[in-house]
Amino acid sequence: MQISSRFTMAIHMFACIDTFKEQKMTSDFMAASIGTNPVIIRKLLQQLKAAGLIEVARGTGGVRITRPLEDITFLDVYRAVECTPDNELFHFHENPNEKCPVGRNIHHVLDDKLNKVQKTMENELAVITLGDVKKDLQEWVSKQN
Amino acid sequence: MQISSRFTMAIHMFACIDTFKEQKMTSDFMAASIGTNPVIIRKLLQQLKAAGLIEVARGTGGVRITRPLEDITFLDVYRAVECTPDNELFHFHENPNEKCPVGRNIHHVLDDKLNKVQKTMENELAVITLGDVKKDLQEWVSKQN
DNA sequence: AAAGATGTAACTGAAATGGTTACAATAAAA
DNA sequence: TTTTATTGTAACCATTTCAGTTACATCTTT
Repeated sequence: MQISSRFTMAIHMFACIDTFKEQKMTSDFMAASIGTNPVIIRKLLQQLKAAGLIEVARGTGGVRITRPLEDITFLDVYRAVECTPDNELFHFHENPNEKCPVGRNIHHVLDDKLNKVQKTMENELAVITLGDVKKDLQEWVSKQN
Repeated sequence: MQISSRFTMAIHMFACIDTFKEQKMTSDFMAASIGTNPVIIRKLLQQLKAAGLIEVARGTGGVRITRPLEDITFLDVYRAVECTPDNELFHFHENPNEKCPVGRNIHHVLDDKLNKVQKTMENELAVITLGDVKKDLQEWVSKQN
């Protein structure tokens, strides 16, 4: 299965908040930019808030990013919005037969290998920051003027 | 979302085929070891066959692995059984607003970053082989005797 | 109060997952 | 040649997740 579009939507949200920081950022505005429903945005706002990445002004509207963009990694965003059980990337089949020498040991054998793959991916997510997105986005936008 | 358990089931299947290679390996046997239904196994067999990793004897039963285990990587198995659209790990939201400077450029900005993460994960999957699984499995089994 | 937001519950349709039954097709053995 | 064991596959099913939608209570400022 694919990693859900919540992840790219969340990054898009940060890009909006930062790019249009002189104006009040609302769920309606972001929904229009992303091409989805404002309620989807509000749910994502809640997840990002729960992760401590943003603050949301209730009633009045508006979003504040709590850290410099360079200090928010893709992994931070990924963890905030992608909620896999036990943070496990791989879903292990749950009923291997304990009476079979293979079934009894397959978990031991695979666990560290799969964890290593997941760790590698997370490390890669951790070196990319929203600052990189901001920088590249500015380049693309200036190219269009 | 998680990577489906088809992946760990498929690796478990290879481990069975190799471990019990003196006997004829059937979908019933593997289903019992994995703790699932024989039809699930047969569907996986078809996927692994389509990927050229095994040959299945129709009618009589029995599976032959077409290459040395050291030459079959986790990436081979992953690609065989995990069928994401366009082989894309990340699902990008599909309707960013072209009239918005962020919506118009977010794809450009994110695509290579996400591809890099995916590539990193695939490279890691590619360095682990079924030979590694065989070796570690034998260690665990011998420890239990 | 009125206006404009967020927060959230409740629901929907679509897709994927993992499982199950049933049965035709096949190959080998009796 | 019949029987037996097996694969190949279609047709379902329940559950879960995803993304979207409506509706409305709540909150803050005007």
